[in-house]
Amino acid sequence: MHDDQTSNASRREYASRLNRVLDHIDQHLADPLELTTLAEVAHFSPYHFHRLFAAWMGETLGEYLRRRRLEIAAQRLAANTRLPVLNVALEVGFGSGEAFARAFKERFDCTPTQWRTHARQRWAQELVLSRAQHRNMDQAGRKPHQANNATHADDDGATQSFQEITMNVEVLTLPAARIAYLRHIGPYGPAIGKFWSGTVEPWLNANALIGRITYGVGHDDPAITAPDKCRYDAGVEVDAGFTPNGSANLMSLPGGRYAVVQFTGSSSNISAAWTEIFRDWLPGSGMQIDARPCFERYPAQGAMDPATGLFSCEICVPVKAL
DNA sequence: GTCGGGTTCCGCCAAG
DNA sequence: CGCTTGGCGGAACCCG
Repeated sequence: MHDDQTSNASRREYASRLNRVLDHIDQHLADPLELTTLAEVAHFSPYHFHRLFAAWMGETLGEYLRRRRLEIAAQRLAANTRLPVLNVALEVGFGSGEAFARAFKERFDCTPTQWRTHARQRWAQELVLSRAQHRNMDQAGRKPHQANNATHADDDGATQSFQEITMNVEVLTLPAARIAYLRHIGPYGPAIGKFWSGTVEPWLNANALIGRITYGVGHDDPAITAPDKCRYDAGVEVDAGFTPNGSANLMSLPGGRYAVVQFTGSSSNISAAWTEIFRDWLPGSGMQIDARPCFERYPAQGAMDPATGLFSCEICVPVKAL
């Protein structure tokens, strides 16, 4: 039906414009993001924009802004223990430390400094789980990249150093990448694979973008953000003249220094690799995360083995010196 | 798409 | 001294 076609087209158009706003918010988090200016970014009137945003996101613009600021703050508090709480508050857009402390406790049921100690306790618990997963993967015949560093005899040594498991991490300077992306909002995990095969691959085919380097950009920390609100972008490198259609958007992955890990495995155990980097490698690396997004980089000829579900990619974490 | 009223929440002052 | 909590005026937000 013609109505369905125009309806779907307008829905994709709305998605594109609202996703641009989400990108703009994350890139200007420290600025005073007002309803009227964000409405201009989306090319909607303030009234219409507010209603559309609430219907699309399941939360009002004000609620989203506050949630985003608090989640980024929680991430930075745990990642950089030495940074004063007030600095974190100002960096994510709060005008005062008092307002930040109140909003933080309302959201996380603890004070910002308590969150730091809780985060360390969470990591200690996850360390036990991660070792169990390592044993399972090794038993399944996965090629151990650093098997000599983790002997199976002292698995229950909870007081061991976080450096016990060392990863093959390289710090590289990557060029900026211009990508077109489709966005998925929902839980990380199996749904991402279906998103690629059911939505992204047909879109790549339709736009003659097969055989290029692709990216998976996870904008949220699933340990902090509610699963149904986690954003994931499936992106592909495009030329300067490419103009996206439908719900696709353009985004520039910033260049600069990244911690890069070669990963081979399935979608079910790639999340363990991510937490391994943040928990085991990053604290002792002399580096810290900065505001750029984390992503997975898939080679142009990369293909997932349909039988085993195994694939290869590079896990890239933006870092800067402490 | 505009307007207004009730409410929430921010930012400043003060204290623990 | 840095962080957190409580009180309070006013601005921004939400929604009919």
